[in-house]
Amino acid sequence: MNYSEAKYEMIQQWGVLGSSWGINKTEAQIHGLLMISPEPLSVEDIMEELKISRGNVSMSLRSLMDWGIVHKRFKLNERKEFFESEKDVWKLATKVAQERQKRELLPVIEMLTRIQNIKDPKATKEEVSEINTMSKALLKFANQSDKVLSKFSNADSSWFFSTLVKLIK
Amino acid sequence: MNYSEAKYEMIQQWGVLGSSWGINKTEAQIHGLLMISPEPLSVEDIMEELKISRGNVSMSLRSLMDWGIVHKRFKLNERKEFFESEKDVWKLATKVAQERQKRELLPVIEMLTRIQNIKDPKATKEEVSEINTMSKALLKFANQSDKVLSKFSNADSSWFFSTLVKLIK
DNA sequence: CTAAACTTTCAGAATAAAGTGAAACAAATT
DNA sequence: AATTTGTTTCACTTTATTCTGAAAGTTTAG
Repeated sequence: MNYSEAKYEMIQQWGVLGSSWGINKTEAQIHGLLMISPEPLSVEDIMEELKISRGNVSMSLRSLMDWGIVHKRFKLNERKEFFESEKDVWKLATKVAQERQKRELLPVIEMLTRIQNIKDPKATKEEVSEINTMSKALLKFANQSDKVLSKFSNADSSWFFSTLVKLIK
Repeated sequence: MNYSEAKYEMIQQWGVLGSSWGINKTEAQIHGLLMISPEPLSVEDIMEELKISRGNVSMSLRSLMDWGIVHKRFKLNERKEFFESEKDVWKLATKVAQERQKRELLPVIEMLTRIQNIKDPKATKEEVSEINTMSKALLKFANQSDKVLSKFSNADSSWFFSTLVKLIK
């Protein structure tokens, strides 16, 4: 396998992975491209490499910057803006985890908290009992997950990996 | 907040969560509905409750059964089929983790393995070096994640929570 | 200040995903 | 074996998401 085949594979698969993670395909591909690029790339570079429009590249870069995994960079004596990906895999993972925690876990915890301990004479005993039992169990699980994620996000990789080694033995 | 408001909230929020996890909204809502239902429900029950078509309910139930989190159930002296959700939150979480590991992590590991150690005289030294460094780092991380997930999937909840307590202290 | 070079935005077009409903299929009952 | 009851499929419609490209906005240099 030569370099351009490998590059193509990487970008494509990253796109597929992104899709199943709710990140759109093009965004994920741009991220994949930046990740393996030795130099920061300009909007033009990305347009050309992935054959997508200026508007799309611009929007996607903005979104990747919102995720905190792509950064603007200026080169000396160049007006143009360049973009580079976070390359530390640990930092990438924690950034993504942090964002997902914020966007997905917190709203669920908020909802589950709101519906704790329903009492309603109009509903059957079974219905009330079931929703209370489930929402309590789910909330407990969500809170545990939240704590683990917070710990994960703030930890450094060496701590985490040494813990993992113990955990998975 | 009364019972039907809570039920509505739960189903809606579960739908939103599903979407951002790549599970379609309706599927997630059906799962949410089954999760808080004290009795297994029939296709008709679900159609009526969520105002969706027979075809859609049927397809969605099939997919949820593929995930392993919804099961068919027969009631005595009833020809009709009923469906119920797995209600053990721990089992739910491990099933989902298992499926995602299989659908998402394994293909990425496969790809990263294939592109290890690219050599190509036509590409620049920097390009080759960068893709090799990144793919190696990503593969290491993916393999670690795979191990953790396997451990997680096969563990029982009591082991996991006692480990967590230590981990997050 | 004006022009040139570059960047961003956004309305509408294109594409993809989800949902419908009627027809085909299957099973059980008489 | 015919009818009734229930289930599944799939071509088509609807809805949602993504992408384009031209216009507006910025910045820098002369």
